[in-house]
Amino acid sequence: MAMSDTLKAISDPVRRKILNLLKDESKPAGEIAAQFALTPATVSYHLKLLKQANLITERREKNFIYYDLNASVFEEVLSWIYSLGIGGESDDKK
Amino acid sequence: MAMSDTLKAISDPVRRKILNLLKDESKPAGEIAAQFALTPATVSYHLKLLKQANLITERREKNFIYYDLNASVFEEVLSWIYSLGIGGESDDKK
DNA sequence: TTTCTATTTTGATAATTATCTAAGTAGATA
DNA sequence: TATCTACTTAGATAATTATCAAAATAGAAA
Repeated sequence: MAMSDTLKAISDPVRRKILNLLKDESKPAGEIAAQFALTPATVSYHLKLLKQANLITERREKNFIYYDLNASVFEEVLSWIYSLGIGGESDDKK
Repeated sequence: MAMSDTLKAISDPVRRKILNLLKDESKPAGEIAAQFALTPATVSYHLKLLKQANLITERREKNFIYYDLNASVFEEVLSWIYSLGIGGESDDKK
């Protein structure tokens, strides 16, 4: 079920952008929400899904809630993709 | 838009299973459909989405329609995942 | 301890996606 | 050319997901 959660989480562009935002440093929810033309409530909903998929963790500081990227759950996805035989190996005739 | 299509396509377990089925050899639609407790129409719908995402190609032979895996489109997804910094690099303290 | 700030949760609605049945199509076979 | 086989497409419905506005919460600040 883990991989299904991961893939469902990253199938949405808003959630992918959130992950991109957290790539270099953690950010509070408000700062994340400010990057979208969506209400804080909606962004919070996306954060919840990402949290459930274990792609981010949260940490409270003052009354901000900081989110951190946890990219380690991608390992399973990578394994699956590689199991299908990737790398353009059938394309080396050029 | 390409990556969005790819990720949306593989976010569904039925479609991932189809890709798994095509991993080693191409198969006709009927044989694929037989692997699911779904109507041929529904499986055809999933095949259409995979085709649109360029994850499979089709080829007619007699009156069978064979589907082939095209895993090369995963390259973009892999790049994105790696750009987030993968490999459990923050986990090497064990 | 009241109020303010940052954010989440709830409840409702809209939008999208998956599924089915029935009808259509392309090509092989009789 | 009529029919059969292997599918797809269309149309309808159910299920899921994304969104918002309004209310709730947790902790900081006054």
